[in-house]
Amino acid sequence: MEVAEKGNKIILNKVQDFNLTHMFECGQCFRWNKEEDGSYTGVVENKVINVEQFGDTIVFNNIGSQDYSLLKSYFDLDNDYGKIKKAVNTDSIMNEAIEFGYGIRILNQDEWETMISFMISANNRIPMIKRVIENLSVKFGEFICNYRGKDYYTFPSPKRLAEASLDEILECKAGFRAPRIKKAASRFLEERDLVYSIKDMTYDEGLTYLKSYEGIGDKVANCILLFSMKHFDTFPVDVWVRRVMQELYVDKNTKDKDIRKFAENKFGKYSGYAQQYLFYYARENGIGVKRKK
DNA sequence: TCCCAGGTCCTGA
DNA sequence: TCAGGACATGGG
Repeated sequence: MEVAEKGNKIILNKVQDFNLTHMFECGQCFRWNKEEDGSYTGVVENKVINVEQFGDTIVFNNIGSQDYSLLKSYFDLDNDYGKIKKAVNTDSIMNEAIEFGYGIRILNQDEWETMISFMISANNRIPMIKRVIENLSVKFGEFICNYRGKDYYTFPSPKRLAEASLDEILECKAGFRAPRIKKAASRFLEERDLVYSIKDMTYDEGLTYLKSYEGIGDKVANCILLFSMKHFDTFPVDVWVRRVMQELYVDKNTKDKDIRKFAENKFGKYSGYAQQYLFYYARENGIGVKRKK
């Protein structure tokens, strides 16, 4: 990979295992949106970043060279996905899933934002999750800038959400998750350092801690661990992963926890990557969905 | 109108 | 331990 800078652009050449659609549409993040020209614009920390892809050349717009370390971390650029694919490519099903979502990378997202985002994901659809997060950001985040005619805001701080009234959070269409969000914000304010140290805890310690929040159960906790706390040995089971696993790997009435254990045993320390390839493959192809005639 | 969504929580056996 | 229902919201 080669890195070049040009004004407010950072250009990467010869990038492997990198595809914008795969990365942004595989359900791990909710603040990236496709522009008419096929590029994606999103918010990372307090920066609005636009990304374009031309084959194995990636162009990051609206960002200076001083922020390359942020990109490197967020897009997991130092990780060798060739090695990961080789490790999880255990059978023909995984082979197909990896070929389908060959450009997936697990983004390194902020813990606080990921906690709230996946609390919102409970019993919700991805477009609605994105809408609620956008509403919260417009209402409680800090204005960053206008980019291509659209205003962008940071993800709300825990302080701002803790101070918000329940009605204000409800106005963002959070529904029954609103009180959970407010409570989580208040608690996070007190335990911020602890949360940011979960990446250094054992998986079990992290899981137990996260599940002690109201609104964080097994699935959401595992997503938070995987997407923001560098615990890649977990295999979150949601409706899509349940379907693809029950269709292709395990008995139809296997429980989520047992599916997770089965997969974690099968894929080991790369379970999280395997889960993302399967999730994207299942959702995009409607695996296990009953078709109407 | 009914069903369901990257679930979680509560209740009653 | 575990099945079953409630929970806001909105799209199909």
